[in-house]
Amino acid sequence: MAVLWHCQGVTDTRTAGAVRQGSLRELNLAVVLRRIAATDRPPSRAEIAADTGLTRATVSAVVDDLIAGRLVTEADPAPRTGAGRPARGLLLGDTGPAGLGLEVNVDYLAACVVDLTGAVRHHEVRRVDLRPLSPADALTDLVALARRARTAADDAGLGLAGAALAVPGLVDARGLVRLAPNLGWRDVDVPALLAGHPALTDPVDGVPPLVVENEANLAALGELHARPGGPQSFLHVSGEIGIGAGIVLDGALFRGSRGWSGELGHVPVDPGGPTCRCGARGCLETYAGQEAVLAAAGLAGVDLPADTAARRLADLACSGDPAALDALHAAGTALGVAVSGVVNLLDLDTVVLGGGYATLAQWLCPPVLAELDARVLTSGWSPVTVRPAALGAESAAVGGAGAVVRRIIARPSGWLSRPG
Amino acid sequence: MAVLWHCQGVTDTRTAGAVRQGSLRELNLAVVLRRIAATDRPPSRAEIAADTGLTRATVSAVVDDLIAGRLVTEADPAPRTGAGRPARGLLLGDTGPAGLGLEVNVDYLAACVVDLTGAVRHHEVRRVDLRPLSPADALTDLVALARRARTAADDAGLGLAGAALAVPGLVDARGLVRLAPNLGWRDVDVPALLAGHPALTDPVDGVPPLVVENEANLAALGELHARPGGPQSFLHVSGEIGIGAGIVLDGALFRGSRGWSGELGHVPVDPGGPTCRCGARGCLETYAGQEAVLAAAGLAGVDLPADTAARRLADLACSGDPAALDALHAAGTALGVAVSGVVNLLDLDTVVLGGGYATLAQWLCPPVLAELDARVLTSGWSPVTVRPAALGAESAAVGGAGAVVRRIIARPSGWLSRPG
DNA sequence: GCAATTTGTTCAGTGGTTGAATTAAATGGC
DNA sequence: GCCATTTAATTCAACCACTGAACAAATTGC
Repeated sequence: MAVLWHCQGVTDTRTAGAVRQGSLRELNLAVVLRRIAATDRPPSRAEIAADTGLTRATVSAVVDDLIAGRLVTEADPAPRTGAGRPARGLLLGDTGPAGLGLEVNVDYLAACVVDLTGAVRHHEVRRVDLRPLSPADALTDLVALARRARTAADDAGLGLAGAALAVPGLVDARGLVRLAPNLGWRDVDVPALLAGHPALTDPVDGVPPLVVENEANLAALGELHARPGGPQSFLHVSGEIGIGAGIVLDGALFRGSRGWSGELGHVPVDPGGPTCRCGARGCLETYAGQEAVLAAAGLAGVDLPADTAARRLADLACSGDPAALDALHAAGTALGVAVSGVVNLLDLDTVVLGGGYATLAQWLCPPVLAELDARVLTSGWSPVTVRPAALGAESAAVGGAGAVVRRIIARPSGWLSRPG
Repeated sequence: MAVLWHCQGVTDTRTAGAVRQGSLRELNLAVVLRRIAATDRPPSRAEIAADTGLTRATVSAVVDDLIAGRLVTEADPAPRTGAGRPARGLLLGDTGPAGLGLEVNVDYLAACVVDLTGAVRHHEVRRVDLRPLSPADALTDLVALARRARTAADDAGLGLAGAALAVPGLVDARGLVRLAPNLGWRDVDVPALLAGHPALTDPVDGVPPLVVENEANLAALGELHARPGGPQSFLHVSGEIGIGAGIVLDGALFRGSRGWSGELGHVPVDPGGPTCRCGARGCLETYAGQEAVLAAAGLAGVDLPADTAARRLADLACSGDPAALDALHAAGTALGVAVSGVVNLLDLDTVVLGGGYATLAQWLCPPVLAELDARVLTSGWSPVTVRPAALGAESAAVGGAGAVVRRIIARPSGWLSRPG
C-alpha cells in the first residue's frame, strides 16, 4: 500500500501518435537536451547517462547530434574534481537557434531575441500610441522592429526558429484577433497582415513561424522564464487597463480549449456591484481595473499608459496620499477575493502580480494576502505566496521568445532536421 | 503564415524519462490500444496502420501481444463491406483486466467493477449512516463490499488491476484523508487501515493497488466515463452537503499540485455575505449548500442524506411550493455566479450538475445559464452548456474504476508484463 | 612509475520497426 | 463456375538505434 499513484498519472499523454523507429532517437534527443537545460552546472555525458538511465554509449551518440546542430557546446574548462579522467561539461549552445518575441500593446511595441540558454540577446521597445493607428500600420511598425531583431540575431550567429506575437486581446486558433478592446481591434487577421512581410522568420520543419497569443498568457510565460528554479504552477495577473491572467500549470501555459482562459477581469467579485463594460455587474475590473483605481484615487479621467498610471499612483501612495492608499487597499481586497476563488479551484500556491500591478505590489500584496488567508480552504496547511513579477513591460515579449526556445528544447529534432 | 502552432504545443511533455529500446514496443502498444478504444466500430489492423502511420507488420505484431494479454479480442462477425478479404475487427477485451471502484460517503458505501470496455460488470451500494462509525469500522464494512466485488470479478474471468477509493474530503499525496468534514474524519490514514485487508487487489507491475481520491474528482471522471463521445473538458459540480467540483481538461482530471483543486464551495460569491463554516464570508456554500437551500425552502434542521434531501426538495418544487422554488432560484443564481468565474478563467464550454444538483437540475439550470450568459465574456461567441450528470450516486465509484482501466489503456505494458 | 578511477568511444549483438513480397479471403464480371 | 481484382494480414530480410562489455583516454595518488 506504500506509494499511491495519482489520477493525474492515469491520463498522461506520453505519446500523441505512433512511435516510429526514428522516434526513438528523436525522443532521446529531447530527453538529453532537457537534462542539459535543467541544471546550472554543466553535466557530463556520464552524469546524463546515470540520471536518465540511458547507456553512456547512447548519450554520447545523442550528444554528438546535438553538438553538430549547435544546440549544445562543450564547456572549455574542465571542472576540477577527484580522481579519474576529467568530465567534459555540456552547455546549451548560444550560437544555435533563438526565439523572436514581439508585442503590440496600447502604448508600445516591443521585440526581443532570446537564445537557447534563455539569455535575452536583443531587446527593443518603441513607445508609440497605437490607438490612432490602423492595425496594418501598427503591424508595419512592428515589422521594422522585427527586422532589426533579425539582423541582431544574424550578427550574433543565431538562427531564428520561430516568433511569438503578444496581443492584448482574445486570439483564436488561426491567429485572428477577435477582440482587443483597448487597442480598438476587432477581427484583425494578423497572420494575413504579416503575410506580406517575409522578413520575420522562415518556417522550421513545417512549423509555421509565428504564433499570435494573448499578452497575459505570454507574460505569464515570461515570469516562468525569468525564474528558472521557481514554481512551475502559478497564476500571473496582468493588471493593465483590463485585467488578464495567465495560468501556468506544471511549467506549461494553460490556454483553455480555445485559448481564452484567464479572463480574470470578469470574474464576479460582488454580483450586485457596479455595471462593467462587459454588461455584467460586479466584475473584478470594476474594482481593480486601472480606470476604477485611478478614479478612486482622485485621478478620474486621466488617460495614461498602464505603467505610467501605475507609476503615478505609486508616487502618490509613497507620499502617503490617503485617497490613493484607500484606492489601492480596495483594489487589493477585490483582487484578493477573485484570486481566492481561483486558488480554491486550482490549488495553486503562488500568485504573481504583473503588468501595472507589479509597480503597486507593495500596497496590493497585504490586502490580497489577507483575503487569501481568510478564504482559501487549504491556506492553513500551506500558505499562498503573493509576489511581484520578475519582469516588467518586456515580460510578454520575453515570454513569447522563451516559448519558442522551450519548444526547441522539447523537440530538438525539428531544428536538427531543418533544411539549412 | 498558414496554420499557427499553439503555445500549448510549445510545452508538450511527450516523454517523461529516457526512451530505452523496449520503450518502442511499450509505446506502440499504447498507441494501438488507444486507437482500438477510441471508436465504436471495431477497427481492423489495416485501418489502425493507416490511422497511426505504423506499418501493417508492426500493427499485427503489436495486436498479437494485446490479444495474448486478453486486452483485445477479435470480433467474430466480419463486418460485411466491399471487395477484398474481409477485415477482422478488433475490440477491447472483456475478460482481461478490470478496475475496482469504491466509495465511502456520509450515508452509503459503494463498490463496482468496470471492465476494459467500460461496462459496469458489478455494482453494489449499501446504505448505512457512517457518521457514528469509526473510520476503521467504516473501512471494514467497505472491505466486505470489495471482497464481494472481487469475487464477482473472478467469476467473470476478470483480473482486478487496481482500485480507487472515493472519499468526500481532502486527500493528500500519500492517501491520508486530511479532512472529511461531513464524515467527521481528520487525518485518517486510509492505506494503513486497509493494509490489514489484502483482499482488495494485488499490485500490478509495481503500481500500488489503491488510490484514494476526492469524491468530487472521481465523480467528474465518472461523467467522462459515462459519455464516451462527450466533451473532454468540463466542470463537474457535486452538490452534496458541501459543494465540490471536479475539473476535467482534455480528458484528464486536473487535480492541482496537491490534489486539492475544485473547492468550489468556498469560492466567494458575495464578499459581504453570511459567514461560512470555513470562517470566510459569502462562500458559495452559504448560498447553495444543502443546508442553506433546505433552510431557505423552509426545511431547516432536517438532517437528510444528500439525495433524499434533493428528492424531497424536487417534490416540493414539482408541487409548485413557492419557498422551494425561490430557494432553488437563489441557489442556482449563486451557483451561476461562482461557475461564471470558473468559466471565464478556464475557458470551458460545459458545466455538469452532479450529486444532489442532478436531481434539481430542472430548476437550477435556468438561473445558472442566465448568470453564465450575462457574465461569461465569450458567451456571445460560443454559449456554455449546462446539463445534469449522466450518473447518479454511483458516479464516483464508476469514475474511480474507470480511471483504473483508463490507466491500463494508457500504459498496457504494465498489465502485459505482470507476473501472472 | 604504476595502480586506481572515472570518462568517453568502439563494436558486436539484439529488439523492434520497415518495406516488399506473399498468402488469404472475399467480390464481381463473364 | 472460373478468374481477375481487391483488400487484409503475415512473412522475412534489412536496417536503425539502443545495449553491454571491452577498451582507450586522462587524471589522481601512492
